[in-house]
Amino acid sequence: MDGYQILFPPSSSSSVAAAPPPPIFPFAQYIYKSAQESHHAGSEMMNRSNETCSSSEVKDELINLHTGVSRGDGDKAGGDKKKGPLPPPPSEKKKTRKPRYAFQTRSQVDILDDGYRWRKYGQKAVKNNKFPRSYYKCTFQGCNVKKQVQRLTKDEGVVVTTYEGMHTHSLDKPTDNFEHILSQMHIYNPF
DNA sequence: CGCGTTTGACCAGCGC
DNA sequence: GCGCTGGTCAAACGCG
Repeated sequence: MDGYQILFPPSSSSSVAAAPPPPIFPFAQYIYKSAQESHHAGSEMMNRSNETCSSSEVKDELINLHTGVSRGDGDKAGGDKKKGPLPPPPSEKKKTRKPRYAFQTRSQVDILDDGYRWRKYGQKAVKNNKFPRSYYKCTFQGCNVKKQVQRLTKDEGVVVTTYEGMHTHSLDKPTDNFEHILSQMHIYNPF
């Protein structure tokens, strides 16, 4: 469960605002900014999620996100081969997983243009979801950021995006449309 | 020709 | 111990 973090609007605005996350993806700063400046919008979105997605559904998604991080070394950076005879596990590796941030947006397209270049490396059908989950990696050399994109079964207009890791480079493209995306963004609240 | 997507197989963790 | 499930790899393929 550790190593996974969920961005959530500060329902108790005082405490959360003190610890902004690293800008692993361009929205992070905007999320916190908007959440702090108008956290009523956050609760509004939460209410909407309750209505449109029947909160239990969202909870389910969150649970999946939590338990889904099961691979000890999902971080192996392409070191081992899938057919290799189980390489000796580096003693250092335990549960040091990168922080992950999940949020959902309302969008007709799965891939929201966040200014980075992504290469799709997998797609899986996940349980309790008729839409497949897509896996992307940042194509920038040395940047090991991944993201997962999944559409909700209940509301196919909602796309859940999960970022993992931090970008080691600046944006690839201008990001003028952030505000527009943000207007449709709903940050996950696990509680 | 280079880059990105698709797709099937493989691997490892977890629950029963 | 076994089966299920999620996550990743890599070859094949498509497109600009």
